Amino acid sequence: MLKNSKQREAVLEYLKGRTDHPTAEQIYDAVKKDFPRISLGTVYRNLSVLSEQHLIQKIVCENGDSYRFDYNMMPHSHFSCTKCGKILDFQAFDRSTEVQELEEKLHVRVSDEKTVYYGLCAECAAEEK
Amino acid sequence: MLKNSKQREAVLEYLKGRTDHPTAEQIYDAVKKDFPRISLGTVYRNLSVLSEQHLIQKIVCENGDSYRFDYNMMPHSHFSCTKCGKILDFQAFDRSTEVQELEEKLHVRVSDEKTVYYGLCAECAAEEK
DNA sequence: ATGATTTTAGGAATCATTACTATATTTAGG
DNA sequence: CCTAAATATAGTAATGATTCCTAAAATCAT
Repeated sequence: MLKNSKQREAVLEYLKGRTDHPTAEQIYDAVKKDFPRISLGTVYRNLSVLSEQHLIQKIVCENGDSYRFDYNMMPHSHFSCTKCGKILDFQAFDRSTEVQELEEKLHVRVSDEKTVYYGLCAECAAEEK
Repeated sequence: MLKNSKQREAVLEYLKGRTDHPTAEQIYDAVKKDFPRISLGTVYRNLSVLSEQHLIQKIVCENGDSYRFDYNMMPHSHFSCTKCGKILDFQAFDRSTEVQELEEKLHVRVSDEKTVYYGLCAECAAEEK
């Protein structure tokens, strides 16, 4: 049974106000302003709990070695800049036909899908001359 | 300038014979049979070099905390079983229209794409009764 | 062959995440 | 409103995948 916790609320509230998919460390630093004694472990545990509750999602990318967290649970995909590490949201096409084909061909049951595009964001592309 | 190395060759050859996307550790254990003194660092370095050369690719998933490596460089997607960790290849639909839309909408330049589906593989789904 | 360059083995270092534990907070039921 | 059982927390230690470092070995252009 899940009990209330101000810390968990603060983590969720912080994520709610962001679209830049912060890391656990960034969330920790931010929440510390209101909860100076909060520990990084608490942040991690709450991020896990919130993920299990499907209130947030964990994003994994190839560049950078930290998980990123996303309050946006609407189906969407991500673009990850290989230069600056920025992650952007993107509305991908419907995958249901693809899922159906995958399930039939490999006899699997699909419950989730994650697409990540890699490349240069507008700013970094401009810098490249 | 890249010099030849038996160790790098062995890593590549091992990967060539597999479709199960082994981890660096698994590759290390396998290659050790022919090169008993090879070090894990050497395996990691060569996996990086081979990735940079686009001879293999690095795969990242949410379950399990290790990278997986794939000799198959043909465009394809992956299915990752959330129970046993198995990764299967899958021929996804063409993404070029989606890429074009993404590039126009976000003003980015896309160079790579990775789709991972999550769920239960045939065996694990059967076990679930 | 030889010298410059790259690679290696082995081990130490890094760093994100998880585990542990004693204390504090939450909450259901009387 | 109490109280006791359950859950959460802070702080710190442990883990584990990956990277870094260095002296010695292998490769290769000339």
